[in-house]
Amino acid sequence: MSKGEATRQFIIEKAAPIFNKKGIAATAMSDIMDATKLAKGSLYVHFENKDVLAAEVVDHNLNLGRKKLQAALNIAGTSKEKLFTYIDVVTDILNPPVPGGCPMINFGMEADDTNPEIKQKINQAIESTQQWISDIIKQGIKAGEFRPDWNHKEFATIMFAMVEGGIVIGRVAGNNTKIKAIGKALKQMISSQQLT
Amino acid sequence: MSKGEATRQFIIEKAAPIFNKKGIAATAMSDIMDATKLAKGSLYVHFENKDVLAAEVVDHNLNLGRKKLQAALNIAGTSKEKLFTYIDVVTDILNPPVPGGCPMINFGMEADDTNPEIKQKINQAIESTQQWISDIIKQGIKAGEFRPDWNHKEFATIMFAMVEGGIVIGRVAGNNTKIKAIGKALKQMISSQQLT
Amino acid sequence: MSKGEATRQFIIEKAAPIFNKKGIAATAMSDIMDATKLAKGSLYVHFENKDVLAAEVVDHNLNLGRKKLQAALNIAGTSKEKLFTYIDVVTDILNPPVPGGCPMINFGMEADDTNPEIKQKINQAIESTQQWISDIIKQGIKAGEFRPDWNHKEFATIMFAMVEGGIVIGRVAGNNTKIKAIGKALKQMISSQQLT
Amino acid sequence: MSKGEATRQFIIEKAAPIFNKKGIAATAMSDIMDATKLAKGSLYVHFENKDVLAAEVVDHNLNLGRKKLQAALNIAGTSKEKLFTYIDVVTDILNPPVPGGCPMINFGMEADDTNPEIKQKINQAIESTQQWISDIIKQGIKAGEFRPDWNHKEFATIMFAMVEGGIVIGRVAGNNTKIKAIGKALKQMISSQQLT
DNA sequence: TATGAATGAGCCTTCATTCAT
DNA sequence: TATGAATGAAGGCTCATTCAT
Repeated sequence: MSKGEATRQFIIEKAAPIFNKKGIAATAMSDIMDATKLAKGSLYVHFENKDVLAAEVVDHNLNLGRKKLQAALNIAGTSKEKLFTYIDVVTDILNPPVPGGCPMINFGMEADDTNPEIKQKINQAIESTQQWISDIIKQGIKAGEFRPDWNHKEFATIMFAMVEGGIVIGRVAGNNTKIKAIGKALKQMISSQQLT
Repeated sequence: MSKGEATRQFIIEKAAPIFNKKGIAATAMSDIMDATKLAKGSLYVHFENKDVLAAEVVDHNLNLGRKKLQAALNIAGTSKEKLFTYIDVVTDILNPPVPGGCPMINFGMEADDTNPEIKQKINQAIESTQQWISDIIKQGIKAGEFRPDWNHKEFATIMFAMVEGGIVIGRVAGNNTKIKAIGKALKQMISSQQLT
Repeated sequence: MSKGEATRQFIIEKAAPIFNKKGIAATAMSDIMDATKLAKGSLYVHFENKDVLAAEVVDHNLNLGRKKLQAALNIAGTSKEKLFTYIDVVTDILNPPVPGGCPMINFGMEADDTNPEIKQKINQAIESTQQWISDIIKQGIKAGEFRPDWNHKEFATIMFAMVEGGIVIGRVAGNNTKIKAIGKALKQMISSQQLT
Repeated sequence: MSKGEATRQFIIEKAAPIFNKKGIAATAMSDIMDATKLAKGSLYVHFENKDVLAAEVVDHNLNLGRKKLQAALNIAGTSKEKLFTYIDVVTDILNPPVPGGCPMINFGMEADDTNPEIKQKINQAIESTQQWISDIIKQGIKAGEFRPDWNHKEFATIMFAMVEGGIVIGRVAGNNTKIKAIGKALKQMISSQQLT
C-alpha cells in the first residue's frame, strides 16, 4: 500500500465514527482535521470533496459491521448458532460492532430524503443482510436443522426489522433493556422452528 | 389565540416537514424563511434560537402522528381493529401520517449522539407508543378478545420494533414491499391470539 | 432610496475601481470588505455572489464613463466640438474618466475567453460607442459641418479603435505621449472633413 | 538541449495558451499540471514559482507572434507587401497567430496596474512593434516606394493602435467584421502614400 | 529530474444570530 | 410584531508552495 493509500485509509478510519455519530451534514471537515491531525489541504489531496469522503466512510462502516460479524461467526457451527451470533452481535448496542451504532439506520435515515447515492448504498446493505439471514435459514433447512416449511424470506425481513427497530429503541433510551427482550424473543422464534 | 401565537404556530407547521426530511443540522433558518415567507428577524421574534424551534417542531411532528392515528381509530371498535388500524396507518410509508416519515426514527437517530433534549422527547414518545399498544392489548384481554396469557408488554415492543424497522427498510428502498409483508405478519400474530 | 439600496450602491462604488484595476479574478471579496469596511456577510446580503457584484461593477464603470463624457459634452456646441471633446476625455489616461482606465478594454480582455455575460455587456458598450460617434458625424453632415460623402460608419470604427489601441499603448507605457499623438491625428482627420 | 531544458520548454509551450486565454491570476498551477500531465512538484523543479513561469510564458507568446509574422513575411518583397502582410496576419483574429489572441493586449491590460515586470516586457514589445513598422516604411521611402514626406513614426503608432483597438472590438464581438474594415482602411492609407 | 503527499493561508459562501427601525 | 441590514464565525474548497522519497 502506497503512502497515499495509507493516509487515505487512515483518514477514513478516523472519520468513520465521527460521521456515524454526528451524521454527514453535522460533521465538518474541520472535525476530520482535528481527528487526523492533518492539515485542511491534506484531506483534499485524498478526497475530492466531503461527499466522496462521506461515501467512503459509509462503505467503511458497512464493511466494519460485516467484518465484526464474520469474526464472531467463526465459532458458530450450526445455522441456529449463526443466527444467534448475529443477534448477539447486532443487539449489543452498549458495545456496538460499529462505533456510533448501526450505519444502516444512521446513514439510511439521514440520506433517505437528501442523498440518493448513499441511500442506494444502504439499500443494498439492508437487502444483502436480509438475504444473508434468509440463506442461513435455507442452509439450516437443507441440513435438517429447521422445519422445511419455514418461510425463510419472510422471517429474514421480520428478524432484520425487529433488530433494527430494537436498536432505535435502545439507542434513544440509552439502554439495552428492550433490545435484549427482542433478541430473546427472536431466539425463541428460531428455536421454535428447530427439528428434534 | 393572539396574532403572535398564530404566527408562531404557522412557523412550526411550515418548518415541521422540512426538519423531518432534511434533519435538524441540515435545515437552515433560511429554509424556514423561504417556507414561511417571513423575514429573518421574525423567526427570532417567536423562537429564541434554532434549537427552540427544532424542539417545538419535534413536538409538533410527534403530535401530528398521534392525531392522525386518533382520527383513524375513530372507526375502530375492537382492540384487534385498533391494532390493525395502527399497523395500517404507520406502515403506509408512501403516504406517511407525518410528512417526511416517522419522526421517532428521523429525530431519534439524529439526536441520539448529539442532542440530549430531543433524544429525551423521542424516548418518551417511543415508550408511550409501546405503552399504548400494550394497553390496547390489555383491554382486549379484559374484554375477552385475546388470550389472557398473551405477553402484551413484550408483544408491544416487538410490534413497535418491527414496524419501525420496517419503515427503515421501506424508506431506504423507496417502496412499501417489505413493510407491507411486515404488517401482514403482525396481523397474523395478533389474530393468532384471538379467542374464538 | 432605501438603506439597503444605498448600501448596495455604496458597495458597487467602492468595488468599481478595484475590479477595474485588478481584474475580476484577482479581486477578492476581502478586498471589497477592506474598501467598504463592511463585514463579510454584509456583502452577501446585497449580492448573491461575486459574479453578480462583478456584473454590477461592470455596468457601473460603463455608466461612469458615459456620465463623465456627457458632463464634458455640455459645453460642446458643434459636432466637431463634440468629437474633439470625446477625444480629449478618453485620451486623458493620466486622469482617466473611469478610475483604473477604460472598462471596455479592461473587462473585455479579461472576459473574452472566460465570461460570456460580461463579454456581452462590453460588446454592447463598444457598439453603442461607435454608434454614438457615427451619429454625431451624421448630425454634423446634416448641419453642413462635414462633407456629405464622409463614410461616418467606417470612421467611427477607426476612431474608436485608434483611441482604444492608444489607451493600451499609453497605459502599458505609463505615459500619454503616444495617445496624445493619436488624439492629435484624429483631430486632423476630423478637421479635414470640415466644410469651409 | 538537456532533458531538463526540454521539459522546461515543454511546460512553457503547454502553459502559454492557457495563460493567454484565462489571464495570469485566473490560471492555476493545477491547470498547467493538467495540460502537461506533470506532477505538481515537477513544475517547481523548472520554475521557482508561478511568477517566473508567467514571465516566461509572456516572452514565449511574444516570440511566437514574432515568428508567425516572420514566417509570413518570407514571401513579401516590397515594403508595402510587408505592411499588408502584417495587417493580414494580425487582424486574422478568428485564427490568431498566438492562441488566445494578441498577448500584448491580454497581458498588458492585466499587468498594467498589478505587475510591473510584465508591464515592462509588454511595453518593450509594443514599442519594438511600432519601431518595426516605422522602419519598414523608412525602407520603403528610401527605396522610392513611398512619399518621402510620410510621417512614418506617427503612422506606425496609428497603425498599431488601430490594429490593437480593432482586435479588442473583434474579440469582444466574437467576429472579424470590424477588424477587417480596419485592415482595409489601413491598406488604403498605405496605398495612398505610394509613389506611382 | 520527477513525484505526489503535505501544508496552511486564503477564497467564496453560508449560517445563526442581533439590532435599529 | 415585523423587518431586513449587519455581523463574524465557520463551512467547504483551492491555491501556491515545500519536501521527503
